[in-house]
Amino acid sequence: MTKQDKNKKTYSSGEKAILEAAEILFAEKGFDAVSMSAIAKMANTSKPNIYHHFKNKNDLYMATMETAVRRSAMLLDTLESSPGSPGQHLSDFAAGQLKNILEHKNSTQLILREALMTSSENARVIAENVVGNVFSRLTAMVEQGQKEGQFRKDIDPTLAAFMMEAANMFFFQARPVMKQIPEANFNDDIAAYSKGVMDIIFNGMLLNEEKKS
Amino acid sequence: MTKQDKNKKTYSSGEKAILEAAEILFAEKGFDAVSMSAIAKMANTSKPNIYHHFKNKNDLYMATMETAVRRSAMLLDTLESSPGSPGQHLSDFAAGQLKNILEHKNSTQLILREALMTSSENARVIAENVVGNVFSRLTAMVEQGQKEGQFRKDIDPTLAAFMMEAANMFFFQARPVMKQIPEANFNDDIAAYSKGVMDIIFNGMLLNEEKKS
DNA sequence: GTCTATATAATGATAGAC
DNA sequence: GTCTATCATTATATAGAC
Repeated sequence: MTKQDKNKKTYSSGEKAILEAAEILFAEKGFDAVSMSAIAKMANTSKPNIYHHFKNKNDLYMATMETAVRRSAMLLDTLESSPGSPGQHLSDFAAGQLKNILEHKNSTQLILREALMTSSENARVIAENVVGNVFSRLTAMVEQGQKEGQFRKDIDPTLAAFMMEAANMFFFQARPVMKQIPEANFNDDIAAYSKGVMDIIFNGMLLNEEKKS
Repeated sequence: MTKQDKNKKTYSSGEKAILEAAEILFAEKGFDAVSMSAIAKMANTSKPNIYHHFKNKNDLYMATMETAVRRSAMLLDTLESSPGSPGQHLSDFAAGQLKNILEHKNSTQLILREALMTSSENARVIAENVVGNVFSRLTAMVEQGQKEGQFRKDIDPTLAAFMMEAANMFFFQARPVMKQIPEANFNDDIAAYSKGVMDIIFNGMLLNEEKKS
């Protein structure tokens, strides 16, 4: 089976409706809080029909995860190397990733839920690969910037990468909460948010005369 | 009822055992994935006895949340203003909060779960207050630093505060995943992690000659 | 306060007709 | 492929004895 075939796996229109409903519900409430009846209802079909297409609830969940991961991997590929300095790359990557995250909330939430919460074990392994993948790419970009003399060599590249991922992921996760906090003015303009984050990470908060290095 | 009374609310030893078990299980698996039988088993008692002490499952959940929130509020109070510059305050706060977070994982996870995931609505409101509380304090510290001329005035204080909270919260959440990624070397030394984060936030990643401001 | 036993409803899953 | 009807299990919750 070639690499391309692996990404083909077609679904019938009925299956697609089921998967779509499952993705929304699982992402929203989590595995245990979602009943097969609820999925059937949302997909405008019957419970036995779901069991006709998927072996059991866990099987459906894994299939849902799989499509989410596939979408996430495709999105990551589109963020691949544009021309520019490592710093520019990092900014583009962070902004692009945040945009993608918000454009595919269900996939993101599903993957994050599995990656962060301890639950179904084999689904978690899949989710960890996605998260780890992003993390590796960011780390490599930071290291490249250090090699080229753009970044300080005394910072831990993995830590810098982690901070950027944290800024994006936590922004996504905390969004419902933050919308309730009027003081936070970065909610409505994600481009400005991403720009502000990278400004601090690159230039720091301190005034010039206070900087140490 | 005075403010002190509000924080007293005593529980019998039997109730404490139930609450303790409930906190661990709810934090680990979430509301729907935990059965009353499982809680009873873990608390070494029977299901009807839980119903003797708590009206229903949701009532027990809310009581569990309440104790977690109370603990979190107490911890926040201990982080109050030590002497030093706003920058020093922020560093201390970030380091102290991270330490507390890791010392009370169950409470933290319970609150974060409610605050971040859309679930039981009234529990979410409580959790948001806790998160919002931390956020407000951090924002105030940043503003103070700007007023005193330590920090750049062109950065958004709420954004800077959010980044610090993101670094702490996401560190906690992502810990299971990060432990699987050997490249990340900041896992075992949380003091070093916190120091590294604040170094980047204060001084930035760029080398001196590359800095803009 | 704590238990055994049980009522009641919902869940995951299947049989079998069309 | 899709359904109605149903099974077996487990869940929340309660009655009532001690």
